[in-house]
Order: sequence, then structure tokens, then C-alpha cells
Amino acid sequence: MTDALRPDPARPTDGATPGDLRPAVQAPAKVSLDGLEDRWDAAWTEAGTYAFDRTAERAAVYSIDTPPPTVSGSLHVGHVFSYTHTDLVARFHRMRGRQVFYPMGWDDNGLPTERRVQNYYGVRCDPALPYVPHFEPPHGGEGSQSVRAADQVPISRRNFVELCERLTAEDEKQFEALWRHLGLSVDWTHHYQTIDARAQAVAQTAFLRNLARGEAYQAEAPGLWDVTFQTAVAQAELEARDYPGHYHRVAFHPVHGGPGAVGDGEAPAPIYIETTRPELLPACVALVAHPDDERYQHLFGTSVTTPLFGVEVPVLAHPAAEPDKGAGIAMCCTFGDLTDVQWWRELQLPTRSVVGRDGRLLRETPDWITSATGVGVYAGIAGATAFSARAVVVDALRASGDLDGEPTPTTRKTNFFEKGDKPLEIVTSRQWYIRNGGRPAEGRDLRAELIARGDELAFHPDFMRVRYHNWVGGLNGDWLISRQRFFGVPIPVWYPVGPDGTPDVASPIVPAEADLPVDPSSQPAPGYTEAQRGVPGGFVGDPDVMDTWATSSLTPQIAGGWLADPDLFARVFPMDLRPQGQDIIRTWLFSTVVRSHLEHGSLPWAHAAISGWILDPDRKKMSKSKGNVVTPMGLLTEHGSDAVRYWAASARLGTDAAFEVGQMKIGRRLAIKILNASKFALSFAGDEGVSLDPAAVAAPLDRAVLAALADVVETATAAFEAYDHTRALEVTETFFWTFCDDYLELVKDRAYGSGTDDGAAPDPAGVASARTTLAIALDVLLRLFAPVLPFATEEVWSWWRTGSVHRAPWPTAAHLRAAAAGADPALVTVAGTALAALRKVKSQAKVSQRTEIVRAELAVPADAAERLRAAFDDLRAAGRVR
RNA sequence: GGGCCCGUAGCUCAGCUGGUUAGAGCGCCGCGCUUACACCGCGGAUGCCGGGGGUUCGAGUCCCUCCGGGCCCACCA
Repeated sequence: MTDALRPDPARPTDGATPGDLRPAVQAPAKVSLDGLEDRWDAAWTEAGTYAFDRTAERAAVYSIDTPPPTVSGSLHVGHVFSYTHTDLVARFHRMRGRQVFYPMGWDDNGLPTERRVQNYYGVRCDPALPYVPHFEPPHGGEGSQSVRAADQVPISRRNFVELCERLTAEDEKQFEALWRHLGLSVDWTHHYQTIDARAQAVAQTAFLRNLARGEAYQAEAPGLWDVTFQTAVAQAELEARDYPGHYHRVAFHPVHGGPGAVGDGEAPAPIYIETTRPELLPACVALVAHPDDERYQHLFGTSVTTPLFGVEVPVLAHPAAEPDKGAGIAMCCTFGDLTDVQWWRELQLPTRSVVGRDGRLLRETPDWITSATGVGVYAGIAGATAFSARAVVVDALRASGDLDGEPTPTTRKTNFFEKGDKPLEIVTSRQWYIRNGGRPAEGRDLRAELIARGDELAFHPDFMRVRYHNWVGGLNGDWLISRQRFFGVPIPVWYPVGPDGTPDVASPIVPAEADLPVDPSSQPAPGYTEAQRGVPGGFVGDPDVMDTWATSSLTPQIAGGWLADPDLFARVFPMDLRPQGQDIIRTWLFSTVVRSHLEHGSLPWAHAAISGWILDPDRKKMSKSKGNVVTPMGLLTEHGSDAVRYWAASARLGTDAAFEVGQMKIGRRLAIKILNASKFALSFAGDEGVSLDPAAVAAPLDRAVLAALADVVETATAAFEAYDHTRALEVTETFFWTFCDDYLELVKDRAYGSGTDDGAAPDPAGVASARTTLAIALDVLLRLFAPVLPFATEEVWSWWRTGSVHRAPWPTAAHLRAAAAGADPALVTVAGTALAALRKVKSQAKVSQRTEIVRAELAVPADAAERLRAAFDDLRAAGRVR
């Protein structure tokens, strides 16, 4: 048999664990789900039910790299959905005997927090301002009003960071309350924040080691830039969106007398290009066409002048130019798009940037514009936004006759920062990068290495691995990790300042690992005093912080105690499971693999469980606004946590699921049914208590039902092992309803021990067999349901057992098979079908099911008849057949 | 343009490596206050398995193709 079915040698085997039995059953007269969440959350915390035993060896540990939710984002049902999936796995493995390392983290650094703090407190960060002790923000505490940017009070970076910490602490309380109410079996003593000192130390250490190994480097290069947030943006944070614009057909003029001059004296025909960004004309450095394009062969090597600005630029050939796009010849500007960057680099063109970091055209007239007309036109656009500069340039082109026809509307895909709402510009800046295989590096093929790592990882479901493959295969640059923001982990380097006051960025000063974390903008570089900051012969701190992914790519290391607790780390790393959403495979999953590969030479985890989206009933991805209408806590209180968990557990990994209240109601019904059926099954325990003695199981029907349950255990176990929680739930649930509807009804009278209608005395062995079977089945069913319905199962467990069902061993088929003594499970089906036939007669006769049947004849196949005889008395009793 | 997932009863979904009359729950219709459960129980009806080809003794299940839905990547002249 597979591993899946082998009991863990370190634990007692499943089955009856008589020491757990209470002397007397304490089921309430009226069962209820109300209030179970708070009661059991408190009890589990009190008992340390989910505490991780850190003395366990690695092989006995199951470790989970929990996704740290963005605390400044809003909670929505999608969180409840995917975090439930993780909890199912955690609970299963805990019951299988593993020590489950299940920490919780909060992702609280980065832009979302900054933005929320600005709006919430009505402040904005101005790093030039001094720190104000005991600063109280003008707003805050009274809700989530949004303060207009113009009304935001400027405060120092340290004050700003303090407010970030204050607000995230509040948010984190809300999250913890939700997770507890949902029943996540997290060990709350293991939690972290992506901005806490430990996380900062890990992030900075990992960065410095990358730097020492040559995997981190800084480069001055054109890159994607968000003009709203005024920060560089990484490839992984891009989002292509439709963006309306216009094609402008613009004339460039061949240079008279140049090498390509045509004829003498006649003005050569202009060359027309098409552009959607005429405002970049002053940044034009060349015209580019495909080398094989016959229309432009005679122009390659010649020069043209730009309209309006009169700057002479060459006409060049490059294979990236597409003959069927626009006019087939493009104007290359520094920089309009990434193709421009490619041409600029590969054709070694000059840099003539005109767009500044604020998204406006440079205020100074660029020195390459010398013509009177050019200077005049530029004066009209200096300092303007790209949008308004465009209108000015178009008017000027129209006036000069260089605009052929009128602009024609078009829609194209344009790169946006995923959190921004203005198209990205390309700006040259000095940034930090970590190698991720996106750019060739000397001496190693990192891309191939990372693809190989991805192949080692078990994706659930497997088809999600193609997203990893596609992403790694399509990378077009290394990972840009520096951000020009405030609330984040600082880049831990300083630069010496030369005698002329210029920082030497090529010689970063790094701190000792033992001193981490550091903040170079408030702490002096090693060997310097704060008074030397910014002065000649002194130092400056790198002003940037790391991108949030640069920290969260280290969650296994942060949570697992890398550096701070090597003993713990050795017991949990590489981890077993990374659960996460499909949308962040290219970011979180990939970047975590990169860091682990570079630092540890291994995968960070063996399995990745990918949850799907929650969809509205109209099949659209559930929008944030709608998600906010239905608050997760509201859902949990309305339907009960078990019910909501049931809904989540009904959806397979990797598959989008509908937000369906109906499914939650079914879950609630199941949970209540468990309470009631359990109360019933336990009601037969007399003063002698409950018996789980398999030897007492004698009746053929009783043995058959345990044989059927053994099959269920095997299937459910194998399914959970394969990360298929829906199958495990489905098979358990199907059995349970049949158990209640048929088996329970069939053995009811026998279990009562009330004898037959004609007064015959009950058979004591038959009574004991029924009662014992009920208890054994209940014992197993509660454990099978425990991962999905932790509250209802724990409630029932407490009526007749000591300890927690969540620490009880996962059931195995072996002891059930022993009790079943080789019985054929089909008898349950046969007897159930026969009972249904008797019910149908009464239903169609429109009489109560209680009505007695004087005489019944069942036409059944021979083999079924043989079986049925074994359950004949039970059938007669349940059908009230005289 | 490249790739992935999906299309099965009104709805949400199962149908594993192809094998007897295609399943579940919800909803719907009818019956029933039966000492576990009325937050319930019992019974019933419901499907050109997106269309079309093909492979096969046999296809919801495999192959091709088309249609429809969703998603990822590329695409700013």
C-alpha cells in the first residue's frame, strides 16, 4: 500500500483509543452551532492544540510558508477561501502525526500601506523634514475618510513610518480575529511582519550576500517609471491595459546635400512616420526601419531632420522594426517604449531624454535643440505634462505643415504599474537589481537553473507550472528591487562622499551582518559619525527601500528563523508547502524560488498549492467593491465558520469558484446533521459508557457498514495526500448521508433494544453490535470531517472524548477492516435500496412513513436476495413491516 | 500572435487510466410533525454531456476542427 495508508510509527495507531473516552456522554438536549467559534478558539489557544513542537525532527515536521496577507488591503471572501484550503492541509497532516509548522505573517510594508496611511491620517512623507516626537496626525481613528493630497500634512520619514506601524498594528488585529474565527489552526506564537526587525534583518542579509556573490548589482539604465508614485517598477509589476491614443503621421526631412540627397536643387520628398507620442519629437534620436524593407533601402545611412526641432538624426536599419506596423519606419526616442531602449542600446544612439521623473517635460531647453523654431516650440512645452505637451506639438506640426492629415484614433496596450493609473514612462535612473535569469550573466545560465528548479516543484494542480515556465522563459531583464519609497526595508548600503561632494556609488559601504537591520538614512555608515553625512569626505546613505517582493520572497527564511534560530530553520526548511494564488506565481512564487536557489541551492518548498479565484454569480472575477459589501466576518457570523469552510473546501485547487451562499447553507446543514446524528449515536450509551470494542460488532449489516467506511477512509486519505481535498470531502460526505439515511434508520430499533412489535425480547448481542458500530463509525467520521468542519467535530468530540479531535490520529482502514471481519460493503447498498422501495410505497400511497405494512414482497436479484436475508430483521423493523 | 483552463440537468459542480439504462447537491413538484434532527425526513421529474468530424466492438471520457467563456504572456512606431 502507499505511504498514505501507513500509520505513523511515532503515534499510537488509530482506532479505539479508550483512554480518550469520557466515563459518561455529555450531549446537550438541543444541539446548536451558535457560539462554537469563540468557545473553541479560546479552548484551543488555552490548550495549545496547534502548538508546533520544535523538538521534532525535520522528517516529522510539515511546514507551511503561509502567505502574509497585505494588511492594508481589505479582507475579502477570496482570503477566506484560499486560507481555508491551506488549513485543510495543515489539519490533515497534523492528524497524520506530523508536527505542523503553520505560522502567520503580515505583509505590511510597501506602497499599499503608505497610500492608506496618507489617506487615513491625512499626512504625506517629506524626507527632508526633521522628526517630531509625539506627533499626532491631523486625522485618524475616526474611520476611513480620504484626505485630498493637497490637504495632507507633510511629515518626516520617521514620523511617517511610525504612523505606518501604528495603522498596520490595528489592521493586524482585525486579521487575526478573522483567522481565529474562521478556525485556522495557526500557531500564533509564530508570526511575523514583513517590516519587523527580524524580516528586515533577513532581507538585508540576503541582499548583502547577493551583493557579495555578485548576484545583486546596481546599474544606471533606462527603466519603467511610474510618474504618480515616482518610483521604478519591475517587470513583474506591469499590467498591460488598453489605452486610447491617436496615430499622427509626421514628416521628417532629408538633409540637403547629404549622402542620400536625391537630385540637385529639388527639395527631396519628406519621410513619413507614424507616432502616438508626438510630444517625444524633441527626444528623437533616429529613424529605424527593417533592414530588408525595400522602401527604405536608399535612406539607410542618410540623415534627416526632425520637424519643428530641426535636429539631425540618422536613418538606421534594425530587425526589430516591423515593416507592417505604422509606416514601417519608426522614430526612435529616448524613451518612448522598450523597443526604443533596445534600439538605443544596440545601435548605440545618444541619450536625449525630455521626460522627467514627475512625468513632465524638462523645464530647461535641451542643448541639442538649437534652431530658433525648435527653441521656440520647446519653450511652449517645457514643464508641461506629456498630455498637454502633445496638444502643443500637434498644433505646431499642423501649423508647420509637417502633420499629414489629421490624427486617427487608435487603442493600444500600454504598460501600467499594476497599482497606478497613468501609463509608465521610461526614465534613466540608477537602480539595484538581483539576477533572476532575465539577463545573460557570465559564467552561468541562471535561467536554465531556475527552470530546472521549477520542474522539481510539485504544483497542485500540475498545469499551473506552465505559468512559471512561461514567465521565466519570457523574462527580459533582471529583477529591479530598489524603490524610491519610504515604508520598506532600506537598501543597507552607504556611499563615501568624495572631496568634491560627489558620492562614489561604485564603492558601497556595507554593514556587518551582526549589525542588521540598519537604516542608512538615519544611521551613519560604519566608521563615520552622523555629522559626516553628506559632507565632503563623509558619506551618504542609499535613500531607497527594497521592493516588497524583495522581502516577501524570503518568507520561508523569515518565518523559519534563518539566521536568528538555526535550530528551528533546520527543522522546517526547505518547507513542505507554499499555498498561494495563481496571480502571483510570477512574483511571489518565482522570486522565492530565486532567493532560495541563490542562497541555499535548493527549492524553498516541495509543494505549491494554487487556489483559484472567487467569481461573482455572473462569472466575473469578484470585484473588490463587491467583496467589501460581503465582509468575511459577516459571512462567518451569518452562516457559521464550518459552513463557509465547507463552501471553500468544495472547490478544487486551481479552479475558480462561484461565490455561492447556497453551498454554505449546505455546509451548515451538514454540520448540524453531524451534531444531531452524533447525539443520536451516543444516546445509546448507558451507565457503562460507550464501547468501541471491535469484537462486539457481530451483525452482518454492522460489519458491512464498517467495511464501506474502511473504503472511504482509504479514498479520503489518498485524496488528501494528493492535495485533493474536494475528493476527500465528497467521499466522506456521501458516505455520511447514506449512513444517516439508511444505516441509522435500519439499525435504529435494534439499537434501542426495545425488542420487536410482537413482544419478543431483544437479542443482546445484536443490540451491542449496533451500538458499538455506531460509536466506531462516529469516531471515524468525526476525524474524517475534522479538517473541514473543525468546530462541529470538536464540539461532538468533547461530549464523549477527552483531548481534541484535531490532535487525534487520522483514521486508517486497518482497524475497521478487522471489525468488519471481511464483510461485503455492498450489503449496505442492498439493504438501503430495499428500504427505499418500502418508503416509496408509502410515499406514493401518501401515508406517513410510520405506517405499518402488513405484507411486502420485494422482487430482487438472486445475489441481492442472499445478502438481504442477512439484514432482514433490521429491514422489517425500519420499514414497519409486520 | 504564443500558451493554459473551462463548456455535463434551471443553478453549482462530480464523472479517475474509454465499458452496462450519465451522477450529486441546490432549486422545482408531491408526501410526511416518524421520541437524533422541521435549521427536518421521504419520494419524484429533469440532460442532442457546446457543434462537426475521426479512432474504436464501444467515447461525456482519446484525436482533429470549429464555436463560446475565463485567464496568463507578448504586442506602446
